[in-house]
Amino acid sequence: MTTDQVGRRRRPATLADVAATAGVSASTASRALNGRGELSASTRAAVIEAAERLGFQPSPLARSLRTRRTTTVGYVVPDIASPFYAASLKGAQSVLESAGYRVMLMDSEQSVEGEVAALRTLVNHQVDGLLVATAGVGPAAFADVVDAETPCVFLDSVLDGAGAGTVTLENAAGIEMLVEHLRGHGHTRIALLAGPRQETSGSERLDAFVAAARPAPELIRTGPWTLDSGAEQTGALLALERPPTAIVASSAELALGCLAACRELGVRLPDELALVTFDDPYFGALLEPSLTAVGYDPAEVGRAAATLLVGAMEDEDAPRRDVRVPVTLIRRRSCGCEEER
Amino acid sequence: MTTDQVGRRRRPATLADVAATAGVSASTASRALNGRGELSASTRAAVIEAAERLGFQPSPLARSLRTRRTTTVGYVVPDIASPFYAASLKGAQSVLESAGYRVMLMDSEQSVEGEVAALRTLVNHQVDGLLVATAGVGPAAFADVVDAETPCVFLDSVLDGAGAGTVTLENAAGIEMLVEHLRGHGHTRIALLAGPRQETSGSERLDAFVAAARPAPELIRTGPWTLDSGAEQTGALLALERPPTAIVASSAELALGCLAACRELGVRLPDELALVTFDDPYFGALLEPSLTAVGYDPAEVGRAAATLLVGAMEDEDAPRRDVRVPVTLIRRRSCGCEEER
DNA sequence: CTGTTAGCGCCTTCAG
DNA sequence: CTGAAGGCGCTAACAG
Repeated sequence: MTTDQVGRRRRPATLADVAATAGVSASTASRALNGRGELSASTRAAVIEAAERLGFQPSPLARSLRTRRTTTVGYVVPDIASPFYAASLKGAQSVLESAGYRVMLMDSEQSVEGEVAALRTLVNHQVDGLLVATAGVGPAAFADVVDAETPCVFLDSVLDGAGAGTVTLENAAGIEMLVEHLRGHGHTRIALLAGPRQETSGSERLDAFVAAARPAPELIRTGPWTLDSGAEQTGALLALERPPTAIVASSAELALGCLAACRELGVRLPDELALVTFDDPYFGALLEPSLTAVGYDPAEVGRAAATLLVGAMEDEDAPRRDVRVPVTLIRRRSCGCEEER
Repeated sequence: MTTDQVGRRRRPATLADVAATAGVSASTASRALNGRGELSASTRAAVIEAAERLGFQPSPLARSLRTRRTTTVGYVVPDIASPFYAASLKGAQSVLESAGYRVMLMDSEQSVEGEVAALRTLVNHQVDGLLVATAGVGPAAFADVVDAETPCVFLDSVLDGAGAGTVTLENAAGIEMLVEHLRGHGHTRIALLAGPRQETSGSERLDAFVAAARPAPELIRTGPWTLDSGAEQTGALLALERPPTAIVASSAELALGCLAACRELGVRLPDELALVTFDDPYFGALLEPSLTAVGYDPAEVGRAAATLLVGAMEDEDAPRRDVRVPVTLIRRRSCGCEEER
């Protein structure tokens, strides 16, 4: 397949070239190639043959300019280096590609300005749809930048009632599993390393924790999703007059920070402190102690979001849908369990 | 800034609109906005004001169609979910964006066909340049798909003499440090968990190891860059009649596999077996034992590659350059050292 | 069933 | 210093 009989064509073949060699008009060639309209089998065959022989590839630029469709969707994430977003991107890519769309990725660098800039660029490029893991842009600013008729699916973090749908994790169920499990180990004084309240996963996990654990106020520590923050908050928790006997981390990063702090302070897990976390990092089994966590398939988040988006793009008035991706509890040693298998 | 006086403009303002409101011709408006040609300060000001008032954003599509430049570069990676590629993407993004380019990401899914498809799409979209971490496409196939005048920089894995430059890590120096360090601990029977020979990092690390350690042939085990492979090869090494006393892993994944295997087999690190690795995963300090590794800044790989590419795109005949990104040794406990700080 | 015409939005000669 | 004309490559009306 890689051996074309091309002598290094400088200017790639154009539709006009194809039409000429096939001996038909440009419009006929276009029709044949796009399977539009009725036309005789013989001319169609001739055109297709000519196109193949010339290695014709229609210019997406010209086509998009004419049709006002780009078959491209924009994907905005706060940080592509985060394993979660990287994995969900892959999931989204796979379904979008099989549906004939390309992906244009933009990293908002965790800032609202970055996000607005990204959205602006994408809209300017006339993407047919948007996949957004928002870094916190407000509904007003969003509506200001994104035309109302551009379908948009939010993932991970939701922007109130906007968009053609949302995909989030079963945050509440996950936190409940974690708290429940710690209860089973006899813990009653359980603390939470919480993420930012502005983000859906932050607030949902926090709320679920409050509902499930009914904690004393000082046992809730909020901060960004970083290892450093996790370490710092853990330190504060441990310095309490009555420190917790168990900690629930709202994310893997936070749990890692907790781990680091405990190591630093000489606190032995799980004997002196139990730890469980939302998010199961792929190396969770190799940590010391191995991490009991709530896991899920991040790629599934991307797939679900892309599926929703494709639906919205193909069908003008597809119903708005909100999808939850399921989570499961993975018991390991940091909670006090014996290692499985 | 977010409060435009727009009443939900359906059709975005066009250059013609701007020209009309400014009371000049389209060509003049174009000149004013692009700072091309000589023209009176007053008209220029009028045009700019009109453009701002209408919130004019030139259509990249139309512009590209006309100018044959897209200010877009394609980025092809084997797997964007890999932390290394994700981080280098971020590095590349940052310099490309400040140079006025956008990035179009394609994931080759580790396969040559995927890579060829990705390159074809990118070329078809008339990207101005290419950043490629090849999954193994041959020079012939590459030349077949990518026009010779499209600047291309290879990173991580190099394609013989092709392209406008390459960016790789100091593979040899890194491996030498690792071997040297193990020697310092008294090891003489050192094994290597090697990556695929076809890839530059695989072969360079292998060659450096052979040169530095002069190992018995059975101490070299080749396989893909996966955790599973690392575990499997470690098992084989440990089953040897005369097993190694130390292992050098060619990548973090392989080291993690080694760790998993040792845990499985009840081999205690670093007492019964020392382990060091190329690649310093961000959680390296939290593993048990913490991992002695050769680290580097993956974002720097992306930055360097992007810088090279921008140079090649701006300057027709920029000299071909090959950049090496430096690496450093991070001593932790898996080699037998006491933890630092 | 097929050809002709007319742009999509922009930039770049070529005239004035 | 400015305007008019033409066309990048493609598709969608409109005729035949």
